[in-house]
Amino acid sequence: MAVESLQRELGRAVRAIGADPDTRVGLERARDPEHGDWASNVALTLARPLRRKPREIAEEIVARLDTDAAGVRSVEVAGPGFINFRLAPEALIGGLAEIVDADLAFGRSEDGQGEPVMVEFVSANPTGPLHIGHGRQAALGDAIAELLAWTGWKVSREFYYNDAGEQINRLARSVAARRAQLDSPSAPFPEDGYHGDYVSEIASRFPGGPAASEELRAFAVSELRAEQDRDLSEFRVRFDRYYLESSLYTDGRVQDTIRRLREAGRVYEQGGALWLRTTAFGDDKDRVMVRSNGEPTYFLADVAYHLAKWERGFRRAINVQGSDHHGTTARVRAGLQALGLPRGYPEYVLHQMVTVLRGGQEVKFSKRAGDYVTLRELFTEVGVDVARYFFLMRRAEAQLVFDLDLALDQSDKNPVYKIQYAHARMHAIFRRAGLPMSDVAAGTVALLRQPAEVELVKVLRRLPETLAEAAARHAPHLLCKYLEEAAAAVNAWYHTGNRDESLRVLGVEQDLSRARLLLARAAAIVLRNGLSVLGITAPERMEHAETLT
RNA sequence: GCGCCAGUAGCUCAGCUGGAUAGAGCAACGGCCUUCUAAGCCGUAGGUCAUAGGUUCGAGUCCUAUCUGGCGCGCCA
Repeated sequence: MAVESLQRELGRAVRAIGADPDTRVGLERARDPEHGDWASNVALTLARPLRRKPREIAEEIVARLDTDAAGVRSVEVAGPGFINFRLAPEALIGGLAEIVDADLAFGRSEDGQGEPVMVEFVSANPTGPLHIGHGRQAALGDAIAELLAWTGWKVSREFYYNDAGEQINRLARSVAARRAQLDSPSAPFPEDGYHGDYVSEIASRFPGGPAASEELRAFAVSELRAEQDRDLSEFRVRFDRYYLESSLYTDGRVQDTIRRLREAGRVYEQGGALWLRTTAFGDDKDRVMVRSNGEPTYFLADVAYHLAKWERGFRRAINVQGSDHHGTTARVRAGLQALGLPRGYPEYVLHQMVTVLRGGQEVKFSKRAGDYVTLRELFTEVGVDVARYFFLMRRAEAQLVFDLDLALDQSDKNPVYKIQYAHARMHAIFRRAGLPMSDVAAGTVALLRQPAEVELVKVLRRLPETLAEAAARHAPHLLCKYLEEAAAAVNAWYHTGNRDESLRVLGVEQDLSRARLLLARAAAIVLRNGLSVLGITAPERMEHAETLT
């Protein structure tokens, strides 16, 4: 690739002027086209160690560059001492064949080298329908997992079921109370019970009698798990494994974790409880592992669970959780460090809350769940593609405002449709031409000289680096931004044909038409691959409301 | 009180390890339809980057303090 040879050549010139051989030679895409294609600030960073003026250093580096070797058309020193490079047009256009040859694999890389990584997400308690916060987490976790898969990691998606705690007892009491009310309506309902209509629904579906409390509890949990599974499945999120908290107790992992922490000498007794000295690893207070009544804490199970991840061979584990859990991250990591695991294990992606807006007003309630909006209600109204995209288009750490009015808009104002339309337009060209896309695998790309064409090629080639950065930073929103930019470039190119027929793909001289078809195919590949990473469909033809009715 | 996240255009938000005049979408304003689908396109306007200091050749980005919003600080999960 031209950029890598440019980087090497630049490094050679930097050493040639007597700079430290370890100097980091920055080379990045110029933000402003005025500054060429690539720019280096190396002369500025060398100014201090060399005690010389940046521009002088830049001039000297440029004088020693062999630009022919790097496919560079021109070099200039600009501003305070930047070195700007313009690539030869052939070097830019040459990337088109790469996209089409790779096709479904375009954008994939091998950074992960097939190493295993676990992404744990959703992990909702089986006590009610999934809400929009879970939706954000489902979309985020799935996209992060897919980004890692695209960058060469062997990814496992896991859901941790907190099926062992007090909240399950609460659920059981709530359903039992509703069941009793079927026989005598004045029967009491627990103060801390779950109030949503779904509790009554489960109670009325329960086939057993009023006294069967164990069966009722199991029934309620399995009903809610089944409902969550249906929601997630329709939201197009699948897991490789569901890990039950209860299994940590039955298979001895919890007891084993206590034993090992004791052996590590990080444990002490106080007030009849067993404590772990997490403050030794940066926590702000020590934590109870076993209560004075002999019951282990949730925290202990959490440590046991993450130890199990490590011992199952996952040297990387990423937990996607709501930011309301941020208090637990320090103590879980501390517990794991006490057992000899590395400091940053696991990695956390903590996302902020979601609010739903309709007509500028916040929507808070749901018919079934009572006090929150469910994921199902949301994706039923706006569609899975739109819901997933809206959950992903903001950084996880920022609060998310889900604008229903924009989500329901089916024009290009809605970023999801904008990208999908751009993709469908490329297919429309091929339909009009009567050609399958796969028939166009080569062309005289040197004929692509129009500004909109060159610009589009430049954008399309950035997919691999965008995926790599989004994966490294656990940040799917970077891919959303990129796809919107790519769609804008596709639309801009496509519409140049509106004003000037000589710029169209079809109806122009054959070699030129062929080259433009190749560009259209490359555009479709980039948009489709990018959307697939986000779990969003790339339709070849868009149907819209007016024509459906 | 302590901790985590955030504060950038009227609104919703980008801004990569500090780098060249701060970007996008929506809303606003002005143009463009016998189209490879105008469900659109082109253009214009709009910002003391919460505030005050500091580090630096250079700060939206790093440090300190303050203000505002969200979340968390249990022998709950």
